[in-house]
Amino acid sequence: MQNNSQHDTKVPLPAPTATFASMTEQELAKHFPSLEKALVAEIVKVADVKTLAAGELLMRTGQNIRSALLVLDGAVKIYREDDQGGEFFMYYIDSGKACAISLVCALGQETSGLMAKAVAESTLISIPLHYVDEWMGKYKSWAQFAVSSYRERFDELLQTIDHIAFRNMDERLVFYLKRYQQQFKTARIDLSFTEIAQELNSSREVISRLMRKLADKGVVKLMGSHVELVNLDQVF
Amino acid sequence: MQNNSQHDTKVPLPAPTATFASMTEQELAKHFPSLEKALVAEIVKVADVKTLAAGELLMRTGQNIRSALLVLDGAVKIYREDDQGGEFFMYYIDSGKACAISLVCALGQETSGLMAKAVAESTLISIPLHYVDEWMGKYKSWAQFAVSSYRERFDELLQTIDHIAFRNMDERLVFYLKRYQQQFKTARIDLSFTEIAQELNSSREVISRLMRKLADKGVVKLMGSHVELVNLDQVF
DNA sequence: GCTTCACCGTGACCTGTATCACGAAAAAAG
DNA sequence: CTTTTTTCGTGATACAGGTCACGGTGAAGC
Repeated sequence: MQNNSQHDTKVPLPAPTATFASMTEQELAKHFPSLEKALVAEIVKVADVKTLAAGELLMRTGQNIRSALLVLDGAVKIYREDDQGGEFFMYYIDSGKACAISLVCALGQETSGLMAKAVAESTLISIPLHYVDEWMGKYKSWAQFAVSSYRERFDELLQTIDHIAFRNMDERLVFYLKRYQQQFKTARIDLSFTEIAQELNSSREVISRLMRKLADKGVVKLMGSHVELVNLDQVF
Repeated sequence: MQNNSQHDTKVPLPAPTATFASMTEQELAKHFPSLEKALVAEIVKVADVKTLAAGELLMRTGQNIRSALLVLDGAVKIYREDDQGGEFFMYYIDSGKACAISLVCALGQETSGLMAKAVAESTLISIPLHYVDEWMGKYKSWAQFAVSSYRERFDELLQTIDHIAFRNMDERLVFYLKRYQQQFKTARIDLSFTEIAQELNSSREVISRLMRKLADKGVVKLMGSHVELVNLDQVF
């Protein structure tokens, strides 16, 4: 295997191996500066901390949601899966952000149509449903946090829609690489073409050809074992 | 012109011609039964009522949002537009529902990336931004209403994504017709193929061919001046 | 009546992309 | 080192769907 330190763990069933730890108020406040002090204290009191290994699945389509999840550290990838196993990347949630679906499912106890997988080792805060609801009225900073989480996810979904509706594979690939670069703050892509193809619901061959076109234009460098991003902004 | 009583009004600039009226608490409570009495009273006090003609545009990409919008009567179509003028239908908002973006933009005063257009004569309730915020803490039924609005829109977006990502035009067309049927409670489609093609970001010719295939299977009847839906569920 | 205009139908064609079938190369496992 | 696995590159091919060109129809306006 050439690369992909993180995305290859194929977890067949709901990932069970979360470990629990504790957390301090300072730590929390650092990652979620917008939350008021009293709320932070309460979170520390009632929330669980879970640590996930890279590649671990933490939510799957149709699963019931029992708690709201905030990402303390690491990053989680949100994607869709169709009946034939085709994947479709939507967006990342990283430190200081929350899973909007879990926030909103809270009241209704509904199931989600999404998959979530840790893309790096990650620390999550799990908050029992009824607090999510209760805090909406009690803490203004919580309500604002929830609403702005929602808005951010919604916007990202909209962008995703724009791309699949209006753009071709080449543009979508560049967009995907840009997001990856932003997310992981690196110019080095350690994913196989096969994996990229999956995330874009395309095929390895297509990605291969497009990558070569990008390399010809000097946008990326194909290093065999990985891809080096040179200047993504020079196209589109 | 053959049909389309409602979708043809090409409004070149932000539609200005909203009329104002008043509303009663009973009326409001009928359309929004989940809202508590005190809240209904307050809405009546502070909200404007706007009436839109069919085809009138009420929000365009990039526009700032000044108030939250609830649909009292009629229906509003939410869609995306790309730079080349390609449209892309996302979902309808009808009586008793709210525009989630406007609810969530409230706090941040941000702009939206969406277009909204009345598809029938519609009555909207316009609520000044700061109440949206204030009521989140004050009225539990409001917070729940906002959150569930959000969730519903989110789910609809997800469905839309599924379709453009994983399905072909034929399935998407059927899905579009189904939504239309549900929305307008009619088995008669009064849209030109050109219009349908626009909403699906496709082309008239393709819709024409697919429609004939559907007619061959007995799913629809092409009546020349309109399309009759016979049994959409018999496919897919 | 004729003209115009919006819509529909259809065949020809092109393009993007998915798929198949290879073989080469590199990495991991033995 | 040898074998196995994984990845990559690439040509051939297939298909969905977008585009073009054209002609037909029915309604509205003159």
